[in-house]
Amino acid sequence: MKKKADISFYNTLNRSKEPFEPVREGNASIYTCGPTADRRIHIGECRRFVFSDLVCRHLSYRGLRVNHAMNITDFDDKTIAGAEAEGVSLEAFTDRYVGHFLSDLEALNIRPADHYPRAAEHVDDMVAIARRLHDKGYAYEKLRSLYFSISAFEEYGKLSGIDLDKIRLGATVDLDEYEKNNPRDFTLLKRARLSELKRGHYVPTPWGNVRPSWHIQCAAMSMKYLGETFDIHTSGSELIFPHNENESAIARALSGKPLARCWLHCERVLGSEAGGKTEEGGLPTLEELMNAGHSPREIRYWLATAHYRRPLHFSHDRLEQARSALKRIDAFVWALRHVDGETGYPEIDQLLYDLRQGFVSAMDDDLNMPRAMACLFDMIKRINRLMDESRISRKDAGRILETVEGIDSVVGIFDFTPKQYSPEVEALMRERRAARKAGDFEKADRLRKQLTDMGISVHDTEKVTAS
RNA sequence: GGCGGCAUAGCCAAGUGGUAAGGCAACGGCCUGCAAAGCCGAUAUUCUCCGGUUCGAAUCCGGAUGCCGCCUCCA
Repeated sequence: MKKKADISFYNTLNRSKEPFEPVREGNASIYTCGPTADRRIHIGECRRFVFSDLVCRHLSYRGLRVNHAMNITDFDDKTIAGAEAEGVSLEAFTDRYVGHFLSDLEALNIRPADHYPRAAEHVDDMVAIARRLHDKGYAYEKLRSLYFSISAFEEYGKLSGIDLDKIRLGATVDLDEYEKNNPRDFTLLKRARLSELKRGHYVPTPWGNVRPSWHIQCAAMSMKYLGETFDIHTSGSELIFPHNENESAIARALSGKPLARCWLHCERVLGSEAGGKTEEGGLPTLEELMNAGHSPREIRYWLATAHYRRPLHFSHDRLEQARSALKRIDAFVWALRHVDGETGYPEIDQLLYDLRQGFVSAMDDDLNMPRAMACLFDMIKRINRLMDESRISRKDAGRILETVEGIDSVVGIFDFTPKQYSPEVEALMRERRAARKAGDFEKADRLRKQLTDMGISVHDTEKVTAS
């Protein structure tokens, strides 16, 4: 049987691949930095969530019980600004985007997490953490905001590899607006603005009427749902510094223990147009891509089959390549479904074993999806050849489908639902079959054209006409 | 200025010391009424460039060039 420590991940914390060893054997606790509920998610965020989905699905395929929590930031500058701009309540505003978010995840075939904690519902937990940090001397108040004191915390910078003495101060912060003791300190609780006070967007604390910062939100919710130390924290490379570093510092200062054993960071999606830098905000949203005619399935395929630690350049062309690859996969499944031979292939066991082993070992090796997919396509080619030679029995085909379904419980890109056609399409196909049989190819071609125009591609085989 | 990453066929992309996976596109053939799909075949003597280590390097070391990300407003 399989050994335990076969799975390894590239841990950002140590910058190396390490064997995955869960805190509790047979279980995996995973936290993912979720979205802000103020707009539709863009392709870069989709990538992060498809990635955390692959982590969860693979661990679960490998027999672990996965507990996955993903936060939703619904109480921050952006959501408050969005609600005010529309003149609706914060809750109504964020509810709408949370709803969009969940349906976007579903479209991308992402399995639901076990918990989706919302920041607005966990403010008390955050304030409690702030209080404990204050008591321990890691936090100080300044003009009714509470800051984390980096000088009190020696390990700061380990995750991101940043040397605080060397970074450029004030590059993106207007130093005049802040009153920190040290400009490198970060905010835990931020004093509420007048407009926020008026609308009740604040929480009273001993230090003043405040709002929790993003960093303390993630720290509080991850620990609440997964404990002081959990197995895996997934995030995006652009969030390593300062967010994940700060989150980690809060937890470490608080409990003396690491927040997560393993930190996984997915690379970004970059705009490729014009070769220049593209603002992340400039990336298309999932909604826009779907409106442009890209199926969420091909978007998932494109995102999932790339290696997560390599940046991805967005382009419509690449999504179309994904679409073609999916067609090959669909044709394969279709062909398997229509195998009706009785003669079995004697080495089918070996073939299926090789496929599963190849796939699993590629995925165990830091989720090497390109390699895993190569195994899959290699197998598709071999089976296609055998089917061409009528060396696969119906029973074999069923077993192949079973194995592939197992693999797809990780990848999530196959379409196993049998095609259903409208009566109109069925009638046209019947009519065309009859025309071909009668040798009326002119009519058959006309009907084929008609079907093609309806988006149905027609393939003739010996016995069946289908698409 | 600091830290980090990447450069493999027309495109996408694995491969971290043993003689270049896989996908898309294009080409020749089989099959087909014609197609499509599928199959077969041919496609990088070579991995940005220059040195070095080694019996052996896309893989290790040094250097050059190019591209990219992050560097505490918020998330």
